Amino acid sequence: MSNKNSQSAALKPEPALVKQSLRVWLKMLKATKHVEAIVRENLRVEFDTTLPRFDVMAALYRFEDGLKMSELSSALRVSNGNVTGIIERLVSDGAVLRVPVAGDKRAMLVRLTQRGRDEFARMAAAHEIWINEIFGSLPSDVSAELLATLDTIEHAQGLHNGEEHDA
Amino acid sequence: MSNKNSQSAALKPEPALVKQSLRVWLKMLKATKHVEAIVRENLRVEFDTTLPRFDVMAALYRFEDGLKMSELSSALRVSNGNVTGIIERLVSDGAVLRVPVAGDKRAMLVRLTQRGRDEFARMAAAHEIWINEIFGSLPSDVSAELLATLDTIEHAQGLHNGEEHDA
DNA sequence: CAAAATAATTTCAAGCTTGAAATTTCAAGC
DNA sequence: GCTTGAAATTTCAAGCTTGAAATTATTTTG
Repeated sequence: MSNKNSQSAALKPEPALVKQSLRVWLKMLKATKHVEAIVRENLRVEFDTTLPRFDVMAALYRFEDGLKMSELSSALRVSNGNVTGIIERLVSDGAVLRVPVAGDKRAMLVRLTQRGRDEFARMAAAHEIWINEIFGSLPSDVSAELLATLDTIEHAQGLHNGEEHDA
Repeated sequence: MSNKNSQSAALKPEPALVKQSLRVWLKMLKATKHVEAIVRENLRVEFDTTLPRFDVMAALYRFEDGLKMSELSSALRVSNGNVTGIIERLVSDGAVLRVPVAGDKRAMLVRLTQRGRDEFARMAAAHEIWINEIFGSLPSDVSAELLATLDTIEHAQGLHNGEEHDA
């Protein structure tokens, strides 16, 4: 199994470093949950919506021509059935439209209605402000290093079977 | 409202910096979800359990004398009703015990059974290894800087009402 | 072309999560 | 001793999430 990192299970890493890894991970989790909670709360109070809905709308906003359900679920990295439910609610709220795909009766194209686009544009503007209130005070060299470190983490291994990556 | 940061909504921040904030946040979210997914999957495959159960057990492991439901939910920063359900399942699995609190018929003390402690000890050991496989390759100065940056983020404001902090 | 494999989606059961409402118990104040 | 308010917990409805099974449509292949 993968052994290319300087610390892998087989190499008996320093206990102190293991503890440091754990500390970093727990802090990262805590900080992320903190920000997420703020975003959720703000979305709820100011727009009466949820983070999953926001995420779906963000993806559809970006792909103006719409996405198939399967594309949507793989873009968001959530399960198929999950997307079905969220889209169902967005459709009944009039924010999303389902369009059959010409030539494939199985597939469905999903896209924002004009109302959905307008709604998302307002939410996205507010969202940028919230995020900037939290991250905006980081000096740009610090945030650059953070970005780089997160990138390393995102591409680190860890699954005990095989694991796939995206581009 | 708070205006002590170099970037707040009222100050019309540089668009480029706003975008950078957003980039950092999205990357942070993605990296965290990546690690979380690995932990979830490993917990599921190797121990047939879930992350919320693991989190509850971790808290109870640390407080050997047990915690009240309210203490548990505030330690984990999740809602009361949430903890009720998870504890219910852990009790029926024999990992957790509910003990009435002497002198207060409302409160319940919750603590791990011996079996729960043993089970958690095994899971925690594996968990440390998984985390180390991901974070262990970060040079210690990088992880120190990461820790510090995350700390800054965790204490940044962002809620549009008042917001509370812990020690 | 029929059969078998593959693909796109939905359905389903189980569990997680929240905020709000309901319950039960405790603590003061009168 | 009541009554009122606060505290600890559970219940509840709604929504999110997953992995697996089921459904329907397409494609491949014998």
